[in-house]
Amino acid sequence: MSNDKVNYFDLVYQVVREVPRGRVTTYGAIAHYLGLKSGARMVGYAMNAAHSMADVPAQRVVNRQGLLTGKHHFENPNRMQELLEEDGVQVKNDQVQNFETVFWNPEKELGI
DNA sequence: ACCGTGACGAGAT
DNA sequence: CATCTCGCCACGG
Repeated sequence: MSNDKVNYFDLVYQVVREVPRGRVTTYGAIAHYLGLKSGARMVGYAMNAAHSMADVPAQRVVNRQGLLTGKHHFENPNRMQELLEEDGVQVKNDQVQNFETVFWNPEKELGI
C-alpha cells in the first residue's frame, strides 16, 4: 500500500463521511475543499476504491448537476437511488430532485 | 515507456 | 441553451 495515495483517499472518505443524511455533495466540491489540484476526476477515482471501505456513503456523492453518474459502480444500478431515497433524497430519472436545496457544500458547512 | 480510459468540471464555441 | 474541447492524473494493458 503506497502511503501517499492512502492519504489522499482517506481525505476524500473523511469528507464523504461528514455528509449528513438527506444531503448530497459533489466530486468537484470535495476536490476544491481539499484543494486537490488533481481535480474532481481523482475524487471519482477515489470513490471507486471506497468499495472496500466501511462507512463511506458513496451514494451521497454526485456530479455537479446532481446526476447519479456513479450508479453503475454499485452492486446494481438501482442501489444508489435506493440508498439515497432511504436517506430521504428524492431521485427521479437519475437526477437528484431539489438539488440546490439538498446540496451540502463542505466549504460552507465544515468551513474553508 | 506509450496509450486509452474514466464515479468530473470549467470555459469556449 | 446544447456540444465540444481540454485539463487533470492514476491505472491497466
